[in-house]
Amino acid sequence: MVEIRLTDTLTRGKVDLAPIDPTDVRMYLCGPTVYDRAHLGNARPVVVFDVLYRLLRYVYGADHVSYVRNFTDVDDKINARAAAIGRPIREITDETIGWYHADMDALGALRPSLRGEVTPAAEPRATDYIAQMIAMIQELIADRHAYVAEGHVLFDVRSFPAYGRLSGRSVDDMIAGARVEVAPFKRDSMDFVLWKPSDATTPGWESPWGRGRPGWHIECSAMASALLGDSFDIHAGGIDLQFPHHENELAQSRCAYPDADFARIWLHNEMLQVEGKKMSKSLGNFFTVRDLLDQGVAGAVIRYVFLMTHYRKPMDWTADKVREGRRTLADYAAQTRTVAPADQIAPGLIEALADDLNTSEYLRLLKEFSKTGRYRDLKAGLEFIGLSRTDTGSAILDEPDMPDDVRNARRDYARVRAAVWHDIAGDHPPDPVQPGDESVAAYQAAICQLVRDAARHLGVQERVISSFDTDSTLTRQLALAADQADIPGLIDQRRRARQDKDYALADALRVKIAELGIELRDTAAGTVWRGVQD
RNA sequence: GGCGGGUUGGCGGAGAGGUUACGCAGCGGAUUGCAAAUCCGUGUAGACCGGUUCGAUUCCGGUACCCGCCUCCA
Repeated sequence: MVEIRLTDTLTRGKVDLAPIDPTDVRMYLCGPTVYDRAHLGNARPVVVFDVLYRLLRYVYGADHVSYVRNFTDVDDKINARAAAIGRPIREITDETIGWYHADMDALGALRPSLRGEVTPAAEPRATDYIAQMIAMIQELIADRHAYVAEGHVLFDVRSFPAYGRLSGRSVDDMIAGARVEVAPFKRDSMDFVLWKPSDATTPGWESPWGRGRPGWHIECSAMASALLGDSFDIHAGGIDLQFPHHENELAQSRCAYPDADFARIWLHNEMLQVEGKKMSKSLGNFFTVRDLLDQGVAGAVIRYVFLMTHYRKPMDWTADKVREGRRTLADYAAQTRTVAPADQIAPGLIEALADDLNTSEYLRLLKEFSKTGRYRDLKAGLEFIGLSRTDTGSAILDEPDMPDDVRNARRDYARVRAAVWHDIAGDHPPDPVQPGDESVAAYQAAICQLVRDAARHLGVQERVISSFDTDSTLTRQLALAADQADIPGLIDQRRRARQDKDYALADALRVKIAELGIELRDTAAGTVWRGVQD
């Protein structure tokens, strides 16, 4: 059995993972508040802890791992959004959840599951757990860890002596440094809201304290306990959530279930920066995952860039890294295209991940496999960590929430693009089909256009090109194009010239072929050609 | 103001109290008619100042700068 070591925020050191129940290893990750597209910073924990999820599934078996990631779908930001754009809350949250799935799928993140079963239950919505939250709050009040004041229910931080331990703060220090105005009904300025009243225009649920809605922190506590039990193995999230969110979760849950641990191990990933600066709207370096995908940065490249840096170090997003990731993955794709993955994942790879998710070491090993010709190990390693590509080079970009026939058309488009245009992983032209206007016909037209462009590139006569239409098969059109340009004939001519040592002619032919957008390589197995990008 | 993270060679980025990290780029060479690819070789890096030590980039203290949380844009 592989020993997994992780850095636990609570004890501030590396600990061995010793699952409470090895037949059901349980992990919770705080998910998004659903009111807008996920930005790049939101994606880092998802990718990082997806790697841990994959490791756990490998070590304990996929059916022996439960991974829960919630959706916060009740929140004042959502309310504000709904009011601002005049749309129903449920519509906004549903739409945002769809986006989130599409974007995280594109990054190769596996869907959460309960004992290996991918189910909506593994991605709970806060609004489906209001009853559990109310029950938990009642428990806290009964045990004098919470009190009611002016329609609010507040958690009494002084009732939990360990409050502040997770984030390394003392209540007294925080009060001394506090700059916030304290609501008059709080007993202690650090007390936080478990339940707050709603007015007629705000979403609310009936409760013993009147119509109201939950505070943010109680949501995660209630959902984690309901789905993973009062004690579970791992609680993960961004370091920005360490305080107050996780501190408060921990306090509530420990007080509500005094005999349980809540999470045994707390994991936190460090923050993302962009070109050395904090990502913010005011600096103009704020962008979403979807923005990057639309710009042609493949999900696999984004994932690769994330994994270059250890999860507990601040990570800088730069154009240079994107270039490096793109090139590396392109090399790997070429090397692994025709080989089968190794039956067993190389032990060194697992050891690297088991040592506190050393993804940097993992990628170093992949590079070593690539250099030493261990392509089957390379392929298995790429697949294991979610960096493999299908032969279309873009399956990772497929949107799972579109109709099947449209998705197929889109996949065809990607396949054609990869075949006739260029062969560079992670690189694709902007989608010619506008979002919202996606249809089978639109993609067929785009495919036809692509083939025409490619044929023109190969020097095919316009008369022939104009006969291309969306009904012809791609194979026929390409054969026609290749015939017209007679690439094989030119290559053969050049081969004979080289045999005759007529290098002047050979070079002239190379130039002629290059003008058609074709690059030649003389290899041991003969001359091969491929299209090059302008 | 309080708490926490970071600072490694041109760029990216690890581990380890003493031995080459590694990758990319660069440079030199080999090979190839040329080109591409490939192969070999090549870097006295560790923000700054002190301390501990036989020895520190690695431990401790301080300084500077960057970032985060404390203020529900992660």
